[in-house]
Amino acid sequence: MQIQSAARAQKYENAVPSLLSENVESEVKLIGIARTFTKDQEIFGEGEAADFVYKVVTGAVRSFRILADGRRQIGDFYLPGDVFGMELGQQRRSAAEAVGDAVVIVARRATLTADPDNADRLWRHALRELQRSQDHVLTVGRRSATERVARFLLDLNERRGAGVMLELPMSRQDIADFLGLTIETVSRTLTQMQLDDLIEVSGCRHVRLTRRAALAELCE
Amino acid sequence: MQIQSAARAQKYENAVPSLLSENVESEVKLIGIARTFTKDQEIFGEGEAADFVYKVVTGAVRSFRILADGRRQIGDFYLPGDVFGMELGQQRRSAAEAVGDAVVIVARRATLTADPDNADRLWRHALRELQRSQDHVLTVGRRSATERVARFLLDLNERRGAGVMLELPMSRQDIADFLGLTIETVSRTLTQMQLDDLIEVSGCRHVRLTRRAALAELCE
DNA sequence: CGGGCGGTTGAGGTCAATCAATCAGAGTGG
DNA sequence: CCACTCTGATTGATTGACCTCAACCGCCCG
Repeated sequence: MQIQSAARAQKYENAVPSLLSENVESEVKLIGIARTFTKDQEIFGEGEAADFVYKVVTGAVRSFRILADGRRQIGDFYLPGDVFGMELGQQRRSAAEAVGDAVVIVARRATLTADPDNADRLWRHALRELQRSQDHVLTVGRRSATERVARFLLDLNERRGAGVMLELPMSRQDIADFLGLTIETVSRTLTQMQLDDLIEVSGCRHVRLTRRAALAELCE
Repeated sequence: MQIQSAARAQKYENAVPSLLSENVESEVKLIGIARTFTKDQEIFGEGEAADFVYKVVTGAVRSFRILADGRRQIGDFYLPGDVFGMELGQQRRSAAEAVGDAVVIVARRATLTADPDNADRLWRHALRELQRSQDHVLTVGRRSATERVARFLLDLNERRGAGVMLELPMSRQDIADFLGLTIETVSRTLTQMQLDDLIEVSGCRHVRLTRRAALAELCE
């Protein structure tokens, strides 16, 4: 890892609180170094030592695993305020990359777990990630392509706070690898949603959820 | 929940240690009441209060969620030694049922989290569940039916310790709903594996992994 | 022996994948 | 400013893996 090269960066203390502020009490306070990653830059790789924990300040991060033949599954996207990179063991079980340019706070894992107060927050955070992962299993295991895409858009919309306008930080390929689909299927599904007046797409990175309720009905 | 009705049951202290004894240090010590559930009996339902944590003594347990139209996704199976039922919030986000007859230790969640020592173990346990869930996302999102079934058999085989002989506590429907397949596909896949001399099936609940290495190659 | 449940097998259909071509937008250089 | 390229997205045609529907089997139990 190239953490050392971030020595020049300034210090942050919980610079950007999560947008989901109902959960303030379980907010992880990361004290560490801010580091900037460029688009597609590796934050950590599978199998590396898991000595650091991260928190997104700006941009987005994807965690993923790749099979020998190249198939990729994105476990989750992390948005500003999200913590990622906590592991049970000493090794990374998945890799992480910046989706676009991203600023991330880096903290020593040992420092965090030493403070029991922070340890408790990390624990709650792990359970929240578990929830998301379990939701994702249901989505990928039992939902149709349309339902998966609808769910993805609504989830992103909720997490970004915000109104009906939605900016997608990630490519179609990223979305496909997140939802267990192909890029073509994602594309087709989005155009179909446009034809059904569920969304408006402008420039492939901007989606307007014109009929959010109808979209929600698609995936119960 | 029908926990109260278990008052007659005797007390256990960590009656059955996990078979995966490399992780002894993170072993959750549950002190609680042993309760017997019969086949398909509900242990807890979605939306109920999450006041208890459980540990399997004998038998097997499935946790699952069901969509409005009946599609079911099994999140995981819990085998003797496994802890389940820990939640972030106050409500159950999934249901749990006994796969066959099962004995389970029931402990008050509040009691467990009060002891910081136990809290730490629970935390590690949550991360282990997270690992399993993330593995499952990869399996269900990106692997073929054959790869999924192979993975399921090998995983079960590892967890039960044991040699090449494997007893399946769950039905084909359970396996299908776990792997995101249909019962027919699971059945076909198993017979194909038999034809390929990868496994021997006797009586639909007993599988012999005759060529485990070849089976492992199927899913990398 | 018969009935029932769970599992297997078969035939046909469907949804998403694959293969392939085209298109749109962002840079790049002349 | 306009070709040119390159990358990512869209669209179309076809294939294929898995699902659906349906029949059958086999084991268990009365």
